[in-house]
Amino acid sequence: MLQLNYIREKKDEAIARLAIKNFDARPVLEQVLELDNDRRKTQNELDAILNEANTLAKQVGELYKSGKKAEGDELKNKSASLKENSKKLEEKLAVIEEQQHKLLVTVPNTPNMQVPKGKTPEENENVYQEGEIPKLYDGAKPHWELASQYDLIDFELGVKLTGAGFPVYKGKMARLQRALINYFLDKATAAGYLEIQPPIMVNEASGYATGQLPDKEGQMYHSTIDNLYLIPTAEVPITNIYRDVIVKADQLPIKNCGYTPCFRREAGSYGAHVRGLNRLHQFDKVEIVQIAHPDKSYEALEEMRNYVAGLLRELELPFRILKLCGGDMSFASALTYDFETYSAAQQKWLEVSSVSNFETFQSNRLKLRFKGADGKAVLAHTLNGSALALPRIVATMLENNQTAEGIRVPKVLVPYCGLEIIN
RNA sequence: GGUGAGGUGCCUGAGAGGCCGAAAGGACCAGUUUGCUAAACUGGCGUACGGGUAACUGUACCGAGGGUUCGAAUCCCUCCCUCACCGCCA
Repeated sequence: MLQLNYIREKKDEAIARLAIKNFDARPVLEQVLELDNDRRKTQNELDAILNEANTLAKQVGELYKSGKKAEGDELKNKSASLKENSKKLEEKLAVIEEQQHKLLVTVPNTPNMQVPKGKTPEENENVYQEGEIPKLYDGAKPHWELASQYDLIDFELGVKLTGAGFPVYKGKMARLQRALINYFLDKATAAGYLEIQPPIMVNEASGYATGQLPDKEGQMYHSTIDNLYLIPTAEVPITNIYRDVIVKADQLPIKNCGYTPCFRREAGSYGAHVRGLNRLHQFDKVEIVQIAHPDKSYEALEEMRNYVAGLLRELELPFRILKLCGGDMSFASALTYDFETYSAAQQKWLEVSSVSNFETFQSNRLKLRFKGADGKAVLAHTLNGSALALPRIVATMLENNQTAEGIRVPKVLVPYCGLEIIN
């Protein structure tokens, strides 16, 4: 959610930035400001009346105390009409605030000015590419065929147990998954991220603070009996650690990481293009989160970008980094880098990570602040990124590393799983 | 699931209709002093939204929402949550 002060002080800048996301902000923001004038006027009136009522109540008390009952009673009558008025104004104020809030939550985050214009994923800016796209031998297969050939992943069994999108990993594959998780966590810890094992169900307040609720309600699994939600990403519980928190400035940047399973209903996205591991209802992911000083958040973003690039390099996967264009960015992001690995067998790029700076968009809802130099509470910047999500890493790895003899395990993972080849 | 207790500022914790934005202690910040892996003393120290160039000032907030009252942290109602014990249990 954008800050009111920002809209008030820099309306034109906000409009210009939002135009990059192809969002015509002028009408909404002007309406917000109009309501804001109304809100201030109403609050002024209300405050004046309440002030009078408070003064009156004090006088009544003193009169009673000194035995002047008649005079006290007289003042009492006066306060009745004040009360009526204040009630009306309170209601009016509540309505205005609600309208304003409703408008504000429809406005996406203002993208950073360096975000490229554009509407479709094709207009994302390819900012970096690394690694060699492997030439596969004749008869190379997509990962879902490899998975059944070596009995690694059983999609049908998952259907039996739960439903489509809940694969069962078996034997060496289960071990490889475990290895990846440990490898990612070890790397993150070494890079200064504090490992967190959060709950994988969250309450409504948490869902609201990171923006999954109320809009994206249908994308989360919901345990209605307890009113808890299965998390779509560790970002939700980990970021919510800092909900309603004022941290000390010298604690910044705060760096947390966590492994969790992630659950996404992905309603309405069934189809041929989501075969195999490409899109699942349950998957594993290690997430990195940073809470940064506003002056340092873009440095932090670059650091995270380099960090993720390092992981892919060590895993020997060809990858590219895209700076998302305005039209392809998420609602909450100010700048996003997507990482894609190239799957030689599917002959396409697969998104494996998304690293974003949210600036104050999340912290405004979270009320996540730090004490500035002047002792005032200032909203911190939040950032997060996948480091990494497993399924598409596994898919690319299986496909790119396949040989006639089996699937080669990247060197860095050998100590983690004790396997050099899967066959 | 049963029974009981309780939710107050960064933390501990008092307050039981007006003198309460809230005692006291701790933590924290600034200063003084003695000195040195620290102590003592003095002062400061909540958040949000308004008004004012500013000093300053108004209003709201003691889990949330209603109500009673001239006046509510304090009384009443509803909801949420936490803790303890018992039951069940990885």
